[in-house]
Amino acid sequence: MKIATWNVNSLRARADRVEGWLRRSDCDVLAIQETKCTDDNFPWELFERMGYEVAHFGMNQWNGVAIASRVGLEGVERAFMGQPGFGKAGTDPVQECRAIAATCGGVQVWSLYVPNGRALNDEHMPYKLGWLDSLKEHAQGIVTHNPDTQIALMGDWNIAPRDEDVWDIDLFLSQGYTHVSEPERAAFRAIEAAGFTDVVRPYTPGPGVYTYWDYTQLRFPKKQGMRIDFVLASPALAARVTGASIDREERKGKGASDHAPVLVDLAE
DNA sequence: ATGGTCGCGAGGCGA
Repeated sequence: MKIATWNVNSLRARADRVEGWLRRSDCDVLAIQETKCTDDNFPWELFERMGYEVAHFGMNQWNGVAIASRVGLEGVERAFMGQPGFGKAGTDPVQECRAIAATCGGVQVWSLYVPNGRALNDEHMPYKLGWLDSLKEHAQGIVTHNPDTQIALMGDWNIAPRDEDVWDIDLFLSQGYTHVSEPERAAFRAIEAAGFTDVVRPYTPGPGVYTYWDYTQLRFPKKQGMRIDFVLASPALAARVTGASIDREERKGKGASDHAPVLVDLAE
């Protein structure tokens, strides 16, 4: 079985790309982020045509997450327990479409689009950190209750956990950029400490290995990227992993998403 | 070529 995660940066703009990728990737389960659409204009027929069931959580042109599967799609959950919404100080929080889960082929798959903190002193930063803490609590609760549960927390985490995960750490730190700050990294480490492992890194060692390249400044041809898309596996799932890869080819050419698909191979 | 992006949705925001 093969599972993957991909921030497509608009599913409608990327429909042909996604269909072509599904055709040649031999992927059984795909977690999608940034569909940027509603259920009304979601390309349902694309997945039907390709033989995938699909569940979507999207309400407007922002965010939006989906899971496509050809090995079953059961128990769909939209948002996780305790998932905070965003609201500026003094206003009511609004739930955003950033998490969807389903059980596919015996694996509880989560498609996650972690909030972008925007800036270290922006109101979105505590939102991001609280969001990650709630996710940790929820995921930890599942594996504590049943250690045999196979869980894949996968998506765009908007965090570069280690210095080598950005193309110029000195620039990021000196400019006070997000994604590399200690609180963000601590939130990521807390999820690892809860029992979830980055199962891709052992098969895609760095430095210089990334999953995202900004559209501006010719970042991709200059190999100036960031590693911010991850598959974090519970112990029972991690034990099944036999390989992983980052499909850097998919970032090439006209009409590419700014993120590459990340794939994980599972035994049997 | 000494600059250089997309997508959404119709001006500016978000990444």
